Amino acid sequence: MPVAQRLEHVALELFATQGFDETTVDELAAAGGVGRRTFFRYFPTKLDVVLGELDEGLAGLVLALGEQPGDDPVAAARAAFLAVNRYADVELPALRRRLGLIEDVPELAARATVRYRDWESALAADAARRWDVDAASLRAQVFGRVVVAAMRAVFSAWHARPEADADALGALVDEAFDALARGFS
Amino acid sequence: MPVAQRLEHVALELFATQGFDETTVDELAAAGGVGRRTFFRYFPTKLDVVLGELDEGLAGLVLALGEQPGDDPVAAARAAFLAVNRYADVELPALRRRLGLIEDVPELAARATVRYRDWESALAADAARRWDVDAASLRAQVFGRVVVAAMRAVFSAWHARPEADADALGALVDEAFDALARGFS
DNA sequence: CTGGCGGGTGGCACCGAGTGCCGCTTAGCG
DNA sequence: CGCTAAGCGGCACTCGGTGCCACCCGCCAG
Repeated sequence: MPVAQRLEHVALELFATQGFDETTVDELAAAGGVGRRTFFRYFPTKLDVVLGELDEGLAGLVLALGEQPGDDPVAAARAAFLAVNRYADVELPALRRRLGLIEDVPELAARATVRYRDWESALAADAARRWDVDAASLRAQVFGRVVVAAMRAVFSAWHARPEADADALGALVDEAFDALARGFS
Repeated sequence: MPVAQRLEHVALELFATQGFDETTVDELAAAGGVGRRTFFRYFPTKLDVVLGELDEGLAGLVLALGEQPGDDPVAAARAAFLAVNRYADVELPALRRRLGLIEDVPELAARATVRYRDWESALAADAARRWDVDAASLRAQVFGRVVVAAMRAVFSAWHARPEADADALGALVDEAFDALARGFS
């Protein structure tokens, strides 16, 4: 088992039992059988142990967006998100733990939103392309941010339903995109 | 001039000239003529010197939302935001400086989004009331987050236009809410 | 076999944010 | 005049994060 993965696993364990703030980096490093200094070589921040793979999806999202045809950004974004968020049943418990931590450790929530900035930009750029407008235009910018916000709501809602499975996640994604497509009035 | 206000003023000055990260709390305290310990009695965090009054608007927003009639949450939110964000010309430069800092100091952006959680909740609750659905329903939750996301895009866009005035801000708000009302497809 | 080379490691010292504790001043009041 | 209470701020401490450097170990050249 590679060091990074071991550290990540051990860390989520400790966070779950002791709480995030109550667990120091020294403990994490010790539990992972590595020096404190080495810990920071694998994760720039204590926060990033939790968020680590969440944004590995960015590359995937950009790729998936690129593959979508048509001139409707909503449809493209919907398809891309559905494609990217295909989780195997085995992965769901870990996903739940992560979401739980992000949800109720404010610092983590904050850090997560910073990570999402790239997603917002990517979505805005894609929408601008399909609409044939400037990527800096308000409409494109609003679109990018709004889609990410909706996805955060989806994950939050999914996490709140204790026994929702992967299909439920897809259904929520669809529902959210329906709202974005049709508007709220 | 009260201590808090003086500290805030001096801090924005120093942040503008030296940068946020390059300015230590000791400098802020010294520049404000108080002890380091006292600084932390007025602001829980260095970050909060910048964000301070940004979320004083929450109470105002909730109030304004309450005053809006009708069963369309978009219209209500639009009116509430327009009512809350009435800035006098004198306030604009300070607003610009704040927005600039929030925009390009990631830590500040992160902290700001945490503050916005309450706004999201308030908007979701209001929408749920007008639609007569559960406040925890996906539609209401998505609405709350999406509106705040759109407003962030508006402020960002406004900040990006160097000579936009208070009226321009209102116009951007309208444009964003139009998009939310009609949908993106 | 030996001596150099390079990457991963981790100890050490340091910085800055944030906190608890406590002694000091000062204003208000009996 | 003395007592009290509140604001102030120094001091010491914790913890996250960083720069520096010595060390270990596998590798290759001589």
